[in-house]
Amino acid sequence: MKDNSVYKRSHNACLDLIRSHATGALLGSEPSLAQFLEVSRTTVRTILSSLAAAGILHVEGREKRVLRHPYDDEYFPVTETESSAELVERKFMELILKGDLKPGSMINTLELARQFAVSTSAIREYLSGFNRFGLIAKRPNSSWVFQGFTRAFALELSDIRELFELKSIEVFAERVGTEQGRRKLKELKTAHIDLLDRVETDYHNFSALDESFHRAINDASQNRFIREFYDVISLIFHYHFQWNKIDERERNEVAIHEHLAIMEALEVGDIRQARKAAAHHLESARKTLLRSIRDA
Amino acid sequence: MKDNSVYKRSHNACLDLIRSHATGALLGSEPSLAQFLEVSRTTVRTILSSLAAAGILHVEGREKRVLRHPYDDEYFPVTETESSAELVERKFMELILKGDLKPGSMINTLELARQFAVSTSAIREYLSGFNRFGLIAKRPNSSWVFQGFTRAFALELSDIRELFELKSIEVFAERVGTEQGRRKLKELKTAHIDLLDRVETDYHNFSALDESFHRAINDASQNRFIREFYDVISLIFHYHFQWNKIDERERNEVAIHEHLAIMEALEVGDIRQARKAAAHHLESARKTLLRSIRDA
DNA sequence: CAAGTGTGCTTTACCGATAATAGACAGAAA
DNA sequence: TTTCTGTCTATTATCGGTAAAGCACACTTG
Repeated sequence: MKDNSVYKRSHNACLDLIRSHATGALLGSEPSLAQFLEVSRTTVRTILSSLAAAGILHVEGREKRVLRHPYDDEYFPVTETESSAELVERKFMELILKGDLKPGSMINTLELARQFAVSTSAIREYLSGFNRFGLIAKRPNSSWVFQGFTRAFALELSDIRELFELKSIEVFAERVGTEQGRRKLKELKTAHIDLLDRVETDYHNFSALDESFHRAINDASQNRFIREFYDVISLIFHYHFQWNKIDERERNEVAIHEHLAIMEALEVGDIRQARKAAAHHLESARKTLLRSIRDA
Repeated sequence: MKDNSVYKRSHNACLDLIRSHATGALLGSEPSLAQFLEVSRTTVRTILSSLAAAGILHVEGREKRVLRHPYDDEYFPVTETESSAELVERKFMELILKGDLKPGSMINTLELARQFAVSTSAIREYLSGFNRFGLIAKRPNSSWVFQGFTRAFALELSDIRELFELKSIEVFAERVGTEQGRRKLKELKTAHIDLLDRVETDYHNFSALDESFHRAINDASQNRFIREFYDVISLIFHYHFQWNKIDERERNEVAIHEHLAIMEALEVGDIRQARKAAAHHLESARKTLLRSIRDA
């Protein structure tokens, strides 16, 4: 059966929304709330009923009036807002990156299902999707094999990344000629300069900025395979650096400067220099990834 | 529940094996049969029992003697040797390539399950794996959307293919320096020349040869992402050209010559020429794919 | 008449169960 | 001592069912 994590997550988001309203204010229509919360009207209506029952909203006809702000204990705990699939992803990545799973070892779906407290179907489905990350392989009618977060993996991943991103940056460079492209570049550059000012304290925010910078470049390629591949990169970096915090501040500061070098070259239309700066940055990224890998 | 298609397929393969033996001959051990048939010993033992019961083999202790050759009607029909997953793949590709599924239309898993006579789980799992082919997209908690086998798709696919294959051919060229590489090249070249001789009648055999040629090149890259991507290419071409037979003989003959041009350049170690020939061949492949797409 | 709501019907996400298949281990044969 | 077989256990592939969530359509309301 399906759990109601979608409802619980949206319920929490809706409580946040209510807190941003004054008591007595009115919420928008059901369709507008549905769009805001990114769920169906059915879910919105379920939430509205429960909020009305809790005395947080007065709901009658089109009127959805805020009666009071919610208490903290009226939020659902975060653990309940996670869908089965999300839980599996999180736990599985932890398993890999904490090194509990040794390269070459078999993955037992039944065992994982027990360990994660989900059904084997959930595990099975996750693994078949995770397959594209190149870290596991399947033998028919038998189990999955974890191939290891190895040096070889990091090299192969980096090779493709460089191939794709150097191609993408060419297209991105052309885009800078357009009004939209120039605006995007300016926006990214400003964000970088801002972060650089507060780098001493906010260096951990770089992760999100890094993602949007590279995502912008890769998206310019207009190629679904390149964009999809960046999902792989993104997931690997996201989880990997949650478990490897060494030198985080220095690494991030260096990366910000490298990003800025790329953007400055793009700004003045020096494509040769942009290529060079991008290649240099990707080379650093490769080294960073390799350095954090245990096996030799 | 699981069907016994593995058993049936292996049973058929085993009948073939028996036909290649004289009456009175002995089959190998269970482990050796298991390895040959690529299944577990459990399945081998099931097959042996049934063949003994049918009077085809005499099985006693280590002796597995052929009593008679099987009749044609002792083979399981091919439809029963297909696993649920394979059936779904085949039917789904037909659906796409026959054009029954319009670009932008939603894919109803329940409806497909009924249509293909499998469970929704089978469909669900197939679609989530098929996702990597870039032809469908999913909106959370809602249905998959078919994005269409469009001109854009063909272009994006071809772009990546060229990027990867031109990179791979560099590595392949180095490999030709080794004994193993030279042998592989020679083997492929001979197969091409052979097929060229009988091209008038056997042109449809090119498909398999094409696959092994490109697979050999891509495998040389030693990069799991490149190799995996060739699965996408392979599937697309495999099914696509099953439904588009126009000009097949001419296309294939031209392609054989293009392959030979690449191999001849590699043989004499002219990497520049090999690159050029490969680029030219990939360009033809791109044009062929584009020409066969309906929409403008 | 455009947008919102009420309602009922679809469809998805996920679970638990079961037959097929794989795998492990002890003892037998070569 | 190596390889094979007999037997038992573990694991996978797949199904069918159920609550949650999405969706469509008629009916209101401004």
